[in-house]
Amino acid sequence: MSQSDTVQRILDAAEVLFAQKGFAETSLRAITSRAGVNLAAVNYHFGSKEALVQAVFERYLTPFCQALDAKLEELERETREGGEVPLEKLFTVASRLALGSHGDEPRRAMIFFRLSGQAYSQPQDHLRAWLREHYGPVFRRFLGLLRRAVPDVPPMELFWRVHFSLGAVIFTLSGMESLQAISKKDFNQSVTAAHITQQLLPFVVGGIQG
Amino acid sequence: MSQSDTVQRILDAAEVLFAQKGFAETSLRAITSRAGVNLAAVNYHFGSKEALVQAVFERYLTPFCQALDAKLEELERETREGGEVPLEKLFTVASRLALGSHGDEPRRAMIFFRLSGQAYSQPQDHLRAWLREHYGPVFRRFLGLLRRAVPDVPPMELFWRVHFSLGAVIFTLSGMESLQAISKKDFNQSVTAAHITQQLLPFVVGGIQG
DNA sequence: GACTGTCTCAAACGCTAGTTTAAAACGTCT
DNA sequence: AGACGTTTTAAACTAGCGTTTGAGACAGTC
Repeated sequence: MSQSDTVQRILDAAEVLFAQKGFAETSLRAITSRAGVNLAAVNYHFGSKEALVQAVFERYLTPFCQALDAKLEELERETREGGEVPLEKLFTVASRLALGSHGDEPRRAMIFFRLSGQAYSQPQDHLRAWLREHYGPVFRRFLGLLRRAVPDVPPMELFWRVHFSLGAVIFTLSGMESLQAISKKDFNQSVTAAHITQQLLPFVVGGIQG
Repeated sequence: MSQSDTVQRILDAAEVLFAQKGFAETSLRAITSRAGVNLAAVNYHFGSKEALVQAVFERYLTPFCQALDAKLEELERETREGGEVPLEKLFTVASRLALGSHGDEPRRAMIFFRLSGQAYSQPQDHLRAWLREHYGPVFRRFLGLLRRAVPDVPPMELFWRVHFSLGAVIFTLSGMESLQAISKKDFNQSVTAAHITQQLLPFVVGGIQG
């Protein structure tokens, strides 16, 4: 078993368990047991549990942010040559990247959104600061394009509406398992992440425009 | 010190600390210390920490649900005599009750929304089931009135959009302290709960209508 | 084949958690 | 005043946590 193997197995296990039970409620023993590695491996490879939490986010966030940033830059270039980026397109791009920029099934995206929700609702200050540091620039770039897409919405209101949208997305995808159960019972229809984002798009667009 | 006094002090302290740090991260020792009561008091009066969590929700939820249910029934009666309840009115009523049905400052409402967010993003299954049991009927009543307010939106899509709205509300009010900091820095303007709900209304209405 | 650095492992450490206990204090009623 | 049910108290208990340790296993190098 090579080093990277152990590291990856820990990250895989931690990702799932953190999303399932939260950070505080997930013990290192549960993680290492699921990963099939020794308990001490986490502290050896990551230094601490806190650092492991950060590493889980980093592994997911870095490729997503890079992909989104590149795509947004491309859109900016197109816009500079005249024309505008419609609201729908902006959100379609972002959601497609969030769901598909990792090669594997969109299940990982769901896990990550659940993680994001926990990161926001829990008081992991170090994590929140770290996230803002990484989210920050690409988020601002997104906001800039958005502003041009809906020039009639005042910046202040737009700022809030973007956060409302973020809340709708994270909250919904966070509680998807339970919502799936309700939806199946009430409407006899199962739900996929792709299906939800499809439903989300008109809601977010309508909400942003006010 | 009478019994109810100790119970109330524990509930007060738990409410604040749970909202601040989450359920798992808040120890009984922190709660009882803040409440100025003995450590064993929680297990004596509530039985367990889990039961305490439930009691905190119950104390807030029961008056709110009763008030909302009564108000919705009143609106239903009016509707039956002809006329319709506009979308804005429904959400205005709900938000006003959530913020003000407890006599004291809306700070408690914020605390409760933070609690709700944690309840949803954390895997307190017992809590989630209990919440659905209490939220359920009044939620369905609300949904019924909503359906008549926007008859052109298919029930399935309406169901999802209501959850999106719920997400926007809970997520935003959950992370208000941090959002306040950003908003203050970027727009040099402080934020109150009332101010946020005022911003929320057009977003939710626009989103529901799609 | 010993040496060296990287990694694994079982065991233990110190600590904090929720809960339990048994005695003390309190209030109330006869 | 004394007896009784209720509540408070300090202390202990068990369990689980994150972390550390030191010995061992496994490479690659000379």
